[in-house]
Amino acid sequence: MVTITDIANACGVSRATVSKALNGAADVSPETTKKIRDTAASLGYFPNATARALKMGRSYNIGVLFSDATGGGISHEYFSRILESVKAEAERLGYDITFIAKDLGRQSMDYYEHAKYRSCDGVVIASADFQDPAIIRLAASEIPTVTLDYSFDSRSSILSDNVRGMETLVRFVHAKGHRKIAFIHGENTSVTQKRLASFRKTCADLGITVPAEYIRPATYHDPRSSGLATRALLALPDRPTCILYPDDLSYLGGMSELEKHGMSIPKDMSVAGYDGIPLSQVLRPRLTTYQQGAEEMGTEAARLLVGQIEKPDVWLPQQITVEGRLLEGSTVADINGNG
Amino acid sequence: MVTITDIANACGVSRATVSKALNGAADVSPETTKKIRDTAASLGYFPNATARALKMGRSYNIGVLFSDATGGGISHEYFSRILESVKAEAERLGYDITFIAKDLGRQSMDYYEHAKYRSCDGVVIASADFQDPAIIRLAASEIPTVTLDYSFDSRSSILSDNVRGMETLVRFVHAKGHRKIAFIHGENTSVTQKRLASFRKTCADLGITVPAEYIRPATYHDPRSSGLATRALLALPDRPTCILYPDDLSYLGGMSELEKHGMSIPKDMSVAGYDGIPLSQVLRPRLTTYQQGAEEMGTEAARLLVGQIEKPDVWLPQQITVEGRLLEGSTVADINGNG
DNA sequence: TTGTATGCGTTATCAT
DNA sequence: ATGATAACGCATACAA
Repeated sequence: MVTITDIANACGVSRATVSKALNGAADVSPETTKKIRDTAASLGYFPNATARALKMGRSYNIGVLFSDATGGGISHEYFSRILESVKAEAERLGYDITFIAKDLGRQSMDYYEHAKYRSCDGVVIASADFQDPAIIRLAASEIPTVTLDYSFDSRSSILSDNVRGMETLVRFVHAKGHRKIAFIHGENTSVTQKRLASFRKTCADLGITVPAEYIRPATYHDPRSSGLATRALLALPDRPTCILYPDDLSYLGGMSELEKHGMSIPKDMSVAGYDGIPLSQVLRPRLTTYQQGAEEMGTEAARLLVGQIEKPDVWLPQQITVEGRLLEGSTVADINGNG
Repeated sequence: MVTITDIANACGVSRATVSKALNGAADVSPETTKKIRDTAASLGYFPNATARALKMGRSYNIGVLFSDATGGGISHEYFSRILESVKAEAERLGYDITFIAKDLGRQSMDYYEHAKYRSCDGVVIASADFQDPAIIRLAASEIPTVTLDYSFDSRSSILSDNVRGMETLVRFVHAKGHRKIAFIHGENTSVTQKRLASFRKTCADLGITVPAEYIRPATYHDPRSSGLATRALLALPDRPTCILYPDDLSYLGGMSELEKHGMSIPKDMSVAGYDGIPLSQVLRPRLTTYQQGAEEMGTEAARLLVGQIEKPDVWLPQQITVEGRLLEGSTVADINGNG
């Protein structure tokens, strides 16, 4: 490994001068600077991030936290898109990314300890159980954090606009003439609560009364559980005309259940998803769904975190809401004529 | 931050003793060891990975390389499953994961430089253009590497068994009575070459002659291009009875194309995919496909890399082939009766 | 059994 | 404009 000492020897100057020249200090003559930089390049010198981090107390490394336990694993489309965009933006800003986990090897450590252990300059909490004391400890620590889809007090967060997303969907379905709208929702999280509240409020605003049995619980990203919920809805004496699913993947469970009943989409039942994953748009009929702005969320998360890291004095906690957009698809029938 | 110096002061011993006690050295009395460990715990001490890495020349950090440019991005099911399992196994072994990229901030560096910059103990090359000089440089360097789905000379690699996978599929289809089998393949990579070779060989072994026009190029993970290839196959005077797709996602493009032609699967056309992503098994009819052992590949990659890092003296380059399994599905019709 | 001294590669302070 | 020196936190060879 070539170090500044090697360059110093090659140029016949001190290590201090090399360091300064490389970092563009003003108090080094242009000639020596050039000479030093040239030999650094010719020697193939690269700084050692480890040594630099130790000295400066800044690692240019940000932690990313995915708690697989909550089903928000990396391999879900929505989260992997976020990860990809966080990574891209962080790298653009000169930061590397390290995963933060519980329990590294035989060391048992919590998230905060792990982040400190790796000297992370900040952490993006991408998916987690926000009731977990370990998450709360991290978010309450001196380490800059940005959370996604959840807000801690006095901390920055990026929020997918679940309220508007659900409202948009309901209004779209309503405009197509539907008045009997069912909603299969995911497990109880703050995201679910927002969607549920928005569903209820929008329906109320539109003058729709929603029977309790039209609202059914299921599990995110689990086609099977949504399939069962669908079956229950179909068993009702007064069936809905449209079913909203917790997410696009869950819709697939509903889809096959509907097919089992010999029902065709959207002729016999209208449906809509949530997420707008690529798959939803290659299905036929193309799924009506709300596409969350995952890329933008990741980008903003990285940007916000780095801002806080680099300018802590002027930093203020921010909640950024990222809007998505409706993908109209063709799974919602227009029943205005025969309403 | 609490350091060994704090513990040393608290215990009235030297930092060296603390370091030894914490690392379980034999030459420190049980009592002092206990005392030191207790106060370390009560003070909330955690080692500083940065300082340790600088001192020991070991970072306990492994790089993971995904080159998004080649379409092998993190957000593809197959790769995100690999990433997830590499991460899990690495963490189990006490290693953290950092992404390796080209160009960090305004620094332009190649993969090798990036890995050195972060003092990675090793790198898992998960998806990349293996012709890229930067990749070749990394794989030829002194840094331990493990590649996935590609083998460099004298380096370890984990290979999905593409030869067997394709053979299994073809034999399955053949057993169902099909003799006119078309293959839509992905862009030209070593994986594609293996599948193509295996397709040709298996067909030859089974006494099937494959017309040149039954083999069509497309792009991995791109339903549109496979849709076009499907259309071309349907335009042939002598249509195949079964189409093999480059991957499950690509099948969706074929699926909608077949539907456009009013053809039903598998009555009018049999099909099979490759990958075995969860989606393929919630589709109706359930897709016949070959599931690659992504989790096992990731796990083995991490294990192999750490083995090489920790026991370089007894290390030998290894090629581990991970078998997948056939998911039978029901998209291949049995046409033995009316053959 | 414990402590002292040194260095990993870098940056920063203060002399010169 | 340049250099000597110290320090970041830790581990280790060696001295006591």
